[in-house]
Amino acid sequence: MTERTDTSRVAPPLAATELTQQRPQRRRPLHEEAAERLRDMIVEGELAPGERVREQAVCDRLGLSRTPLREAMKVLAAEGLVTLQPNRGATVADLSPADIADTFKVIGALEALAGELAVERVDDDDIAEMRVLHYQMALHQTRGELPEYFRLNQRVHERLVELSGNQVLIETYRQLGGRIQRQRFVANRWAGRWEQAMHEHEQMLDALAARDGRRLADILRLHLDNKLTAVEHIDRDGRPRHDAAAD
Amino acid sequence: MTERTDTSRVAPPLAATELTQQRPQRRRPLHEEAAERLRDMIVEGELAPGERVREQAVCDRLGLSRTPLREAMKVLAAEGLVTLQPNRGATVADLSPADIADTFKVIGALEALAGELAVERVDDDDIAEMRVLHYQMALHQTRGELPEYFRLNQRVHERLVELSGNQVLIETYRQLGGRIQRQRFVANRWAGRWEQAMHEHEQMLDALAARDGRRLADILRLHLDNKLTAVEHIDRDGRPRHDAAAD
DNA sequence: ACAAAAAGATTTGCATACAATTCTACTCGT
DNA sequence: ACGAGTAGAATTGTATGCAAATCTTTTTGT
Repeated sequence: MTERTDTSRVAPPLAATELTQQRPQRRRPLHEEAAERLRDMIVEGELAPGERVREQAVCDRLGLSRTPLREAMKVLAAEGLVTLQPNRGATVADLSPADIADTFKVIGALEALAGELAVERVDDDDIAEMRVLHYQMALHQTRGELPEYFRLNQRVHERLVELSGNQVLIETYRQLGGRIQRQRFVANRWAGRWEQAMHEHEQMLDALAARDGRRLADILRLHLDNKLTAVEHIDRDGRPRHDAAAD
Repeated sequence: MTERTDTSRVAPPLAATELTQQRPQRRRPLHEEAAERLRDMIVEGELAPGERVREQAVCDRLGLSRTPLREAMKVLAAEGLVTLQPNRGATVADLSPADIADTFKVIGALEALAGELAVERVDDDDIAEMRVLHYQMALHQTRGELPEYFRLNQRVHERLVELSGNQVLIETYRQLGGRIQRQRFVANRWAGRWEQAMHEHEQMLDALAARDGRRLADILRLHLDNKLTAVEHIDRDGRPRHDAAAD
C-alpha cells in the first residue's frame, strides 16, 4: 500500500566522475515532502489544533505552489490529521477528549491483536531484542531521562506490532498513532506513572517470552487504558492537571 | 457541516428555457466525486486489481481535468485502494492472499472490540432493531435471495460497529472494509456457508441481547475467521474453488 | 543479428491563471 | 442602533501549459 523506494534501477551512466554530494536525488515528489513537513508542523504544534490552514500561507512557508500542497492536504485529511470543508478550507484536527479516548481504545485492541499474533511468530532472537529495548528503557527511567524513555517506550510498542507480521495491522496502527502523536509529544514533558508503566512492560515481556498470547493481550489492553488515563490528566500545554495524579 | 441549498442568489438570466438536467447543483467538489466514482469503478472491477491507472484516460472517462483527479488519487492511495509510485503512475491495489487474510484479522479484532463496547451501550430498542435486521437476513437466506442476504449481512455488521459508539472505530472499520469491498462484491455470487454463518449470527444476537461482551467478541472473531476461509475458497472471478468446500 | 544508445512519444509533476465561493467591511433603510 | 443587503477582498476549486521523468521505438556500432 505504501510505495517503496525502488533501488533496483540501473545507475545513471555518468557516475564515473567525482561525486559532489549534490545528488540529483530530488526524485522525491513535492507533495510527499509537503505531507511530511505538515505532519511535523502539526505534531510539534506549529499548527495548533483547530487552527485554520490557509493554502497560500503554507505554500509560502514551504516554498511550493498550491497544487502539490493540496494533494498533500488530501492525504493528511485521509489520515485524520486535518479536517476539510468544501470551499471553506482546512483546519488542523482538534480531537475531543472522547476522540482521544476512542483512539486509545482502538489502538489497545490493535496492540492486543498484535500480541496474540506475535507470540505465534517470535523466535528467541526477537525476544532477546525486545529484552534489550526493555532494559534500555528501564535504564532511562531510573536515570530520569524523560525524552529517551518515551522514545524507547514508543519503540517497544511499535516493535511489538511489527512482530505480529501483519502488514495491515502495522499500517493501521501507525496511522492511528499518528493522530495522537501530538498528545504523546506534549505528554513528553511529564514524568508521571513511570513505575506502574514499567511494571506493566515487565509483564508484557514475560508474557511474550512465555508465548502466552491471551495474557499478553490482556496486559496490553490494560496498559493502553492506563496510558489513556495518564494522558487525560495532562492539559494541552503539557502540564499535569492538579485534580488527580494517577500513578 | 449541513449543506443548504442557497436559493437567495439571483437566478441566472438564462434560466427561462427548458431545463436540461444540468442542475447548478455543483456544490460537490469534483475531487470528491472523482474519489467516489473511482471507488465504485474499483469495487465493480471496471478497474482491475494491478491495472495501471493513467490519469488522462480516467479524466476523459469522468469528464474533468487532471488536477482534481490527482487529488482524488491521493485519497484513494491513503485508503489503500491504489498504489502510487513516484513518476510512474498509479495502479489499482492488488491484494495478495496474505493481505486479505491480514485485513480480515484486523477487522475481526475491530468487530470484537465493537461488540464489547456495544453491550455496554445498547438499549432494548437497539437490540430490537438488530433483531429485525437479523430476521430479514434470515428470510432472504431461506428464500435464497443472495444479493439481499449479503446486503443485510453487511448492514448487520456495520450496525453493530456503529452501536459501539466509538467514532474512530467506526471510521477505521469502514476504511478497512473498503479495501476488501471488491472481494465481497465478487463473493456475492457464491452461496456457500449460509447455515453456519446464520448460526453464528444467531449466537451474536443472543450474546448481544445478554450483554455478554466477552462471548460476543469471541463469536465475532470466529465468525470473521470463517468468513476469511470462505473468501479464500473463491477465485477472483467469483466462483468457488473445487478443492475444498467449507460449510 | 544483437545490445547499447539515441530520438521521439507518453505520462507524471508542478506552477500559474482564472472561475466560483466564501468572508469582511461597508452602506442603507427603518 | 441594528440587521439586511451589497460591493470588494480573500480563499478555495479547476483547467491549462510546460518541464521533468519514463516508456517506446528507432538507430548505430560491433
